[in-house]
Amino acid sequence: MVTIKDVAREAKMSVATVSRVLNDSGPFSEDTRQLIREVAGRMRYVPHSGARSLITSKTETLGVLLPDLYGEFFSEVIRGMDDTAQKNGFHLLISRAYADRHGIETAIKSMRGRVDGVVAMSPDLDSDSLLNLPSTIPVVLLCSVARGNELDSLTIHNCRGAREMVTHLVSLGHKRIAIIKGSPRNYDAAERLRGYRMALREAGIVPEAILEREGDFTEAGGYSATQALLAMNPRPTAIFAANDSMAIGALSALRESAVQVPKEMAVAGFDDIPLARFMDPPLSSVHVPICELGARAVEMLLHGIIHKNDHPRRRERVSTELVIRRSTGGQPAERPQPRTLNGEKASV
Amino acid sequence: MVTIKDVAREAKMSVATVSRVLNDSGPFSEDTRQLIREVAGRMRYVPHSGARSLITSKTETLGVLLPDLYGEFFSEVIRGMDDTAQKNGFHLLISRAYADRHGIETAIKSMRGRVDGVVAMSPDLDSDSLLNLPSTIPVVLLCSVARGNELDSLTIHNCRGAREMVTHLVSLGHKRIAIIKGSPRNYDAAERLRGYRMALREAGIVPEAILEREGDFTEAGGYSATQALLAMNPRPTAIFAANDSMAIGALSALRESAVQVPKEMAVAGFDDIPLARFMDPPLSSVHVPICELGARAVEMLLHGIIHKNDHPRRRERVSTELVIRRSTGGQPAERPQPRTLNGEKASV
DNA sequence: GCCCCGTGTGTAAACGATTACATATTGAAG
DNA sequence: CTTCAATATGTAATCGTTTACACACGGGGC
Repeated sequence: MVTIKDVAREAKMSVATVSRVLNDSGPFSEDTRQLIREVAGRMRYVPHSGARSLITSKTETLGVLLPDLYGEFFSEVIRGMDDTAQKNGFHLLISRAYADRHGIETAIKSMRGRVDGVVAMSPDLDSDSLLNLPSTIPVVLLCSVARGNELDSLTIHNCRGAREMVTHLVSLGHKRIAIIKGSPRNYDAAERLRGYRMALREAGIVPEAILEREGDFTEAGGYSATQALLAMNPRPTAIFAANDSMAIGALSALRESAVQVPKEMAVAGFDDIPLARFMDPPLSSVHVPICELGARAVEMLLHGIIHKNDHPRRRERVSTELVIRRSTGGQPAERPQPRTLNGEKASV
Repeated sequence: MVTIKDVAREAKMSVATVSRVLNDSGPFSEDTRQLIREVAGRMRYVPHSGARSLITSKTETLGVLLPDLYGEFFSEVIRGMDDTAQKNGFHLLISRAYADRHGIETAIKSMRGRVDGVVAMSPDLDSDSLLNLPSTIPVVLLCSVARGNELDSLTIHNCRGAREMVTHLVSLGHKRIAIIKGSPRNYDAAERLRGYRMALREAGIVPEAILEREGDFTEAGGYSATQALLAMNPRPTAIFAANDSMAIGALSALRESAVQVPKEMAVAGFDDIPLARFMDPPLSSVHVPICELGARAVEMLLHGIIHKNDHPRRRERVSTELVIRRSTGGQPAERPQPRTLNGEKASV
């Protein structure tokens, strides 16, 4: 591999001058500039980022810790992150971490010297364990919050979104509304459940434990939870699934049992993944601007990096939006599109 | 940040000894070992990987170049990569690159000194441009091939898979079989088209241009291509979509036009994404072991790294498997399961 | 008592860049 | 002609590690 020394030797200049020209820092003559650029180009010199970051103590890389890479959700989040990262000249170092404390600590440690900051997404973790990290690098918590205000965090407006959807179901006349929950250890799932209950109570309906079925955010989980619900007597008249994958599983189970949607059973999901509107019937859902979630997390992290982690901590939330399609009946719009949320402000 | 020097000073030892103990290399006394480990632990010392990799010239990081992070496909690929990478103590540096030559070259350059090798996935690119890279680091091409044998490459058995599916459709009696193609610049898409034509010719059917509609691998693309097909007279009796997303769009369009599947129109996809069997009717598809694709790519790359890029180049393909569900009719198995691949339980 | 060897430790040179500081060269002002 | 400043370049320290080499010490074989 050709180094800066090689270029210097070839150009009969010192490494300092070469460095100055290539970084366009400090003074140099026009002749020198041309010479060095020509030589560097000819020798196909590429600076060694590792060496550079050692002396500048900037890696221009962001660490991303994910609980598990599953489904469209994560690829969208990553896309949003990569977009903003690249716009700011940063790379993404991605790592799946075991959700336990040891795993996440090990992961962050192994990133020391490789990254300037970390976005940690670990909804399953009680995120306190992140607090006594030995690191002084900025950390942004995604989809979970630290107990105090010690870390920046970005979450979805889960509770409000769920509440809006359930309120909508209530407004359509439903009284027995079931929910397919996610894991209780999952922050998003817990918040969505909270919104569901809140909406019911606001409508004067007492939440019943038997209408709250546990799923695991997969289609299969939604499928079997729905089978259980169908075995009930009386049946619920509406199912609110804590994410779209489970709602899709629910649709599949209902179809198999020849239960008509939305006539006999309304179904709603959460996330509004692109597929939702191609379901049969098109699935009502709570739209989450996933891509922007990732983008915003990176923005927050970059802010922390610029201020050397010495900035007031923020706790932000991105807003959701109700998307009503045919699976909930009511207003049978012909082919409803999710509204564009590109420029949406992530209101706190 | 505490460095090895700080530890050395605190333990009243030289940095060399500290390094030896911490890496368990070279000789040291038991007393020294305990002392240094204690001090390092107490001071929460974490080695600076950047500095280490500068001297060892190993980064233990793999670069991953992706065309665009979209859909479940990519998150699965990344998961497979991360799994194998982590098992071997490697990290993943992920970057979305513009598919043009300049973009991919810039991306690889900017990774110099950060990674030990690169997996480049750029099906849209004529991958020759990768050949005259200034880098001597190992590169594995994913879902595309280099013209010569200069680079390792890993692809899907696209042609064979498509051919099998179309042959199956033929065996069900279909004569007018349409295809919804992907972009002609996409390697996978081109190969799948080739398989489609091959199967038709083998069956004595002459491929017709009018039955080959262009899509873009999205649901929306499949949707509108299908509308065009429905306007034809006579209509085709079967649609083979070059990926599942487009097949799902097709199902959606057929439903809207009240065309019964599979009775009036058989539909098949490619990829067998998890959702496929939750469609209505469950979608026949060509199963691709996506996760393993990523895993295998990383294995190949690691092999190249171990042998310092001085190894015979390989060109591998991962096999697909036909998964027949109800959307193609024929053998209406009650609840057809995909055969178990990578231990997947098809428990619905 | 001498030599040799193994064991434990320290010194210092890398790795490939950036950059503070010193130095050389110029031109202009006095 | 001297002086000063501006400009261009070089020298060398530095970042945080690893590791080749040197060195000190002690014990065993002769």
